[in-house]
Amino acid sequence: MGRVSDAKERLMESVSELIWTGSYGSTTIDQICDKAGVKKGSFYYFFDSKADVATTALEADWEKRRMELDALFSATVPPLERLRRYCEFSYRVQSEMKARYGHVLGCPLHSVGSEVCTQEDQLGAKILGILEYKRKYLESAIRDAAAAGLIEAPDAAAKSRCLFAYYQGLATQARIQNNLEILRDAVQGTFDLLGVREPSSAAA
Amino acid sequence: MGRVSDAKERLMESVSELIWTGSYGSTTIDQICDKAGVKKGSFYYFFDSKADVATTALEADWEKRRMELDALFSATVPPLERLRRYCEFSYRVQSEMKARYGHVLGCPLHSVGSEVCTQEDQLGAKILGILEYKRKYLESAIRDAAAAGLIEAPDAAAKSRCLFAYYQGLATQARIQNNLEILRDAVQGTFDLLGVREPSSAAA
DNA sequence: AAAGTAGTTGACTATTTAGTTAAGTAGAAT
DNA sequence: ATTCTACTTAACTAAATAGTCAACTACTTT
Repeated sequence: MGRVSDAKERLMESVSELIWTGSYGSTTIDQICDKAGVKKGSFYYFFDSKADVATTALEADWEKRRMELDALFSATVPPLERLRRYCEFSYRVQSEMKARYGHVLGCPLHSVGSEVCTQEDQLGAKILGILEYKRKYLESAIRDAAAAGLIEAPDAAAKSRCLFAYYQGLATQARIQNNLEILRDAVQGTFDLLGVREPSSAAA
Repeated sequence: MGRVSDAKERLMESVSELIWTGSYGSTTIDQICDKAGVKKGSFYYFFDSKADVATTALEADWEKRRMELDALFSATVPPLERLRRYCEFSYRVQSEMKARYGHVLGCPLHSVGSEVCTQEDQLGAKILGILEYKRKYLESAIRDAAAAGLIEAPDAAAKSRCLFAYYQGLATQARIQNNLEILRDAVQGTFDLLGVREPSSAAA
């Protein structure tokens, strides 16, 4: 079996961080290697290209985050409460990033997706798939909320696309403006967008 | 006065197109020069760097588009009608891009803004400024709509930020998915988000 | 027509970057 | 213990890229 190593994981962590704090295009393989403390020969032992390592890393990050989202969007939680918790969770994550890197970083799926979608087909497709998974959480929360009579939403899929666009816009704006406060509007915006009857109280 | 030239303008057009169809990071000075039919020496005669030409080009593009937006958001047009026209205008622009380049391109301010905001301070600041101008159109339309009793919006600025995030998200998603149909939801989404009373009829 | 100015050119340097390779090393399996 | 395999390394090539410069050209002004 030969010797074992966590170099592959270190490379994936490095590329995630570099892409998130900077951009895909400005991240070089040399940078990735340096940050991971790995020589370039080893990089090419594990990966074919920058697109390859980025794709693999995004997929791995998603698998890690998936559990958290499953918990946040648990069917045992009242549907509107799920959305509220998701907004608060996102705020917390972004706060941490701002504290650690001095900058609000938004969602890497959106920034990288928008950056590479006209050029890196495989990476773009991977991102598209993950984003679609994330939208599903919203869709089922919305459907449950409608079933509970909390909102009017005959087309939950359409509403979820709308809400998803709003979230994406918020995250990107927070990144561009480097301003956490923008994310403070998320809960209110969600409820407005869904036409929740009693806008002040949280959920039912 | 020496000889005159439109090389500077050609360079600005080239960088705009390359950044929009691809990305800021993947665009090189050599590419910009080739597309403009200008030698690199001339490039550096007019500009200091890629960031410089990009900043100048975005500013120029904005000045061109400004007039169109002024007309769309004319105070003589009923406020909700302004928003509807803006959505339809955006759809038309994106259709053209898709026809010309084979890809929905979204809004360069958002994609480039998100890409460079952690690295290129000056370019980031310029983008931020232009985005803020664009938001103002929404804010005043919302304020006018509220004054006319068409919607409930005690805080027009907050509502405009919300709507702006939604638009930005739509544009970015349309780009990532290369799907024009996403933009078809814009009018309905706008009216839902603003809580327009009669959702079917256009405006008043 | 002379002179000055705005813009052009190609050839150049230096650096960064992606990607390769052959030889070596550490740990696991037998 | 040795053999096999997974991984590492340094040194390398080739290409791409940013940026410079001195000589040149075309236009305008006087």
